Amino acid sequence: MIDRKAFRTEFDAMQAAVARRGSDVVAADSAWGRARALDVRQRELKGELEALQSERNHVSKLIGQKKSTGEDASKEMALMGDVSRRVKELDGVAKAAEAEFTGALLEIPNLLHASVPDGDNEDANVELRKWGEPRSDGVPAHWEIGEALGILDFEAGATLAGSRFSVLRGMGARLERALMQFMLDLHADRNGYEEVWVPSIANRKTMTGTGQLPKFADDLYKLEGEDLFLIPTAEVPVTNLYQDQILDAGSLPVKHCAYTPCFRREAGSAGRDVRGMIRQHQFDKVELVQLVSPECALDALDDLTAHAEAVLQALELPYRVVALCSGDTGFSAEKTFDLEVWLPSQGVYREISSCSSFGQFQGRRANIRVRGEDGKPMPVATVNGSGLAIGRTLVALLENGWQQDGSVKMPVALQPYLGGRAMIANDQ
RNA sequence: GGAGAGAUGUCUGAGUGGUUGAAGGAGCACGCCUGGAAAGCGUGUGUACUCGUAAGGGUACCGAGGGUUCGAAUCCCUCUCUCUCCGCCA
Repeated sequence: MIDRKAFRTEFDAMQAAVARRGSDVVAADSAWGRARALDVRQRELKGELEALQSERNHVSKLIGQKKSTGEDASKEMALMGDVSRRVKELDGVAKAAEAEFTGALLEIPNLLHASVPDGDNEDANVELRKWGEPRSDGVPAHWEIGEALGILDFEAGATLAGSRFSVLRGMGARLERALMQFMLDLHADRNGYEEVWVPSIANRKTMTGTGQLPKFADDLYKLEGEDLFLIPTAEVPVTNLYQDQILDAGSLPVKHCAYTPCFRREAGSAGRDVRGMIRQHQFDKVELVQLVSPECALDALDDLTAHAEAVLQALELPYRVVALCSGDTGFSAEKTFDLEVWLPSQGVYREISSCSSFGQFQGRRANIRVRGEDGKPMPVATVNGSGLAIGRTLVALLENGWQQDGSVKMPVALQPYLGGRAMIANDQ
């Protein structure tokens, strides 16, 4: 959520910043436009209400005093009956206006960081660096490799749940589990993240805290008859571990890594990546989350991005780092780096990790604060990123490790997690 | 799922419907005392919104939401969560 006070006092500057995401974002009928109209009215109503409440409190005290000394207070009591009625009326109106205003604010995207490059879509993203040697020597698609090895079964996934679900068998399942362990160990032992294990279901407040709700309900699976949702990323439960808390400045940075399954309806992705494991309704991911002091957010983003890159390097997967442009940066993020892994069968780099700084946007929504040097609490800054998406990592390993005989070479770092195996082949 | 108990500030723990932001204690901060410390003494110590250049006002908040009342932490209703016992279960 953007800062309420700044919304009023620095309106023009904020509007310009928000408009970088597209002019429709600040249109009159947008959340931005509604919030502006509602802000004034909301405060007028509140002022009126508070004046009435003040009067009520004063006279009620007076009545108490008079009664305790045995004086007659019937005149005051009659007067207050009327004031009370008006308070009740106004209270309803003022609360509704306030709720409407907050509702609009919750649908306004984060302000972009000044360093985010301008652009309408992913074509304008800026490549920052590359690592590794991409191969392009006729590697088949991962689904062909995996099905030939008997470790990927998309038909079974479709039978059990529908399209965009898959089943892993044998070394496929083992590889998924190995990646999860490997990544968690790396982040917990070497990069200083405390591992947490959290629920894969979250309530509405939690989903609102990190920005998935109210605006993106269509992307979420909701449990029937309950106000609960399947999480689309571990960012949701892990960040909200601290909702409504005031943290000690000395306890920052808070760093957590977590494995969770992730569930996404992929409502707007019909027809995209329909084959294979790239885009699934359920996938596994190890997530990195940091809570930091606001002035450290961008440094923390670099730090966290490096931790995600370390996974790709350890797995010997060629990748590049891309800075997302203004039109491609997500709703809650102020700045995002995508890590894209090389997929030789497609001859392209595909997103395998997204690392974002949210500034104080999520801190405000989830009411996570830190006590500053002046002793005053302020919203904490959050940074998170995939470290990494496991399904896509498995895909990248199959393709990049593929050999002419159909077997797949495993990187050295992963072999201990695979019972010492150096490759996956048909006879296993 | 059934029965019961509970939810108050950083913590602990009081609170009879009337000047309660909320006793007492602990903690924390500052000061006094001390060669230094402990103890002791004194003072202070919530969050949010809002008005104001400021000093300083105002309002809300005792799990959440409603209700009764001139006035609710206190009475009533609903919900959530926690604990205990029973049932069920990996």
